[in-house]
Amino acid sequence: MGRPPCCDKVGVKKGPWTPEEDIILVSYIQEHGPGNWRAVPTNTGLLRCSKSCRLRWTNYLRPGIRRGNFSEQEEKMIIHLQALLGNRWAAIASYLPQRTDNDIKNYWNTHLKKKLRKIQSGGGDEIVGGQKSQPNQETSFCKGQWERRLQTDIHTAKQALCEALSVDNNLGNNPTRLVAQSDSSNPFCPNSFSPPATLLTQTTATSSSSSSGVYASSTENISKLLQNWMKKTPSSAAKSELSDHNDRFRFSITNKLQLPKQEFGPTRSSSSSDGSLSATTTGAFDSIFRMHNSDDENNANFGQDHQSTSLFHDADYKPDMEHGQFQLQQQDEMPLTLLEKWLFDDVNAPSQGLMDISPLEESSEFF
DNA sequence: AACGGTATCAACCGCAGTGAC
DNA sequence: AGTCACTGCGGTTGATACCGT
Repeated sequence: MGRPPCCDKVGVKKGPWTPEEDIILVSYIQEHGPGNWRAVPTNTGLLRCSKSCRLRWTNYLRPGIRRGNFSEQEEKMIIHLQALLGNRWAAIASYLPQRTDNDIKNYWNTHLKKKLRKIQSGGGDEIVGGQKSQPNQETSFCKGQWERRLQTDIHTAKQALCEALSVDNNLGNNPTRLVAQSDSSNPFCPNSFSPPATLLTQTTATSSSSSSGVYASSTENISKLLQNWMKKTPSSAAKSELSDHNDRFRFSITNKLQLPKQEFGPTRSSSSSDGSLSATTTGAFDSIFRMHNSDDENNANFGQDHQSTSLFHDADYKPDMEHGQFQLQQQDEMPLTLLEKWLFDDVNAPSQGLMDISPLEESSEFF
């Protein structure tokens, strides 16, 4: 007896989400918080299955998601973690809180695999799927190094776990913690999990330290798609092919949040994936989502750096407790002799919202 | 400009894990 | 202990944007 489908296949819409659907979903979650996905399609009138709603939220709409190009630092981190953890994208993503597992997975499959292939073809080591198929003579050298690093990572994971478990007690005590830490009045800012922020390194000097409210990145997302939407149907924002339910939600948004159409600003090419926003656009959505900080200068850098934005107040965000269970079977075949240097040649370079997985001695402060 | 191949990424699918009953 | 509902995860697909000819 197979498991029944999560939703009726009949009457369930599939394919790309429309901006309107996104708004409905975001609006609903803003009111009720994420979770109870089963009820979302029913309560919103969305013709989507609960799973699709959850996925859309998790991978695209939720706050704190950084989109656009991966930095070199992030690349190295992913490669390192992939070699360490395998294709456990969720675990890898937990080290890069601004990225979704889906994003990382896609990036790995489309970019990094090739990059590694290139590197290995230049260096001669055979790497299959990011893992070397045959150990070479440098393996023994790497082995000790990897054992040590593995220790470090396990230690880091333990620390992350401790941080996660003791977050309520520690909030606000650490200067590296993010600014907006808890806002019980905001559904996106529950007093739930906060990532091991002590493990977060400072973001780059280019950070504009946007300290906007808890909905910054989601605002960015929504604004992005709204721009496209407005571009497509500039005079039909009020039209809807959805149900009365949807109308209610849209009405709720456009009135309660004072949606200023004319302030959407210049449209951006959909091919632009750097996540940047015009100050005008972002400012408009500041008002939409009642963000606390409407500083246009800061907002102009949305999607670039989020050192001071609240990235981790999504109630859905959870630590990956599996970090304490690193799989060790790859250790003997760790491929990365060639990659080692590349991965760590700028270990001191500033990271961007990345978990610090620096060597043990640099993490000794954790004990 | 048109066409075909390739790259990209959002979304889907199906399975596994977990907790409630 | 078994069943069910729900969520999380990783692999895969499909639409489409991009690029070279």
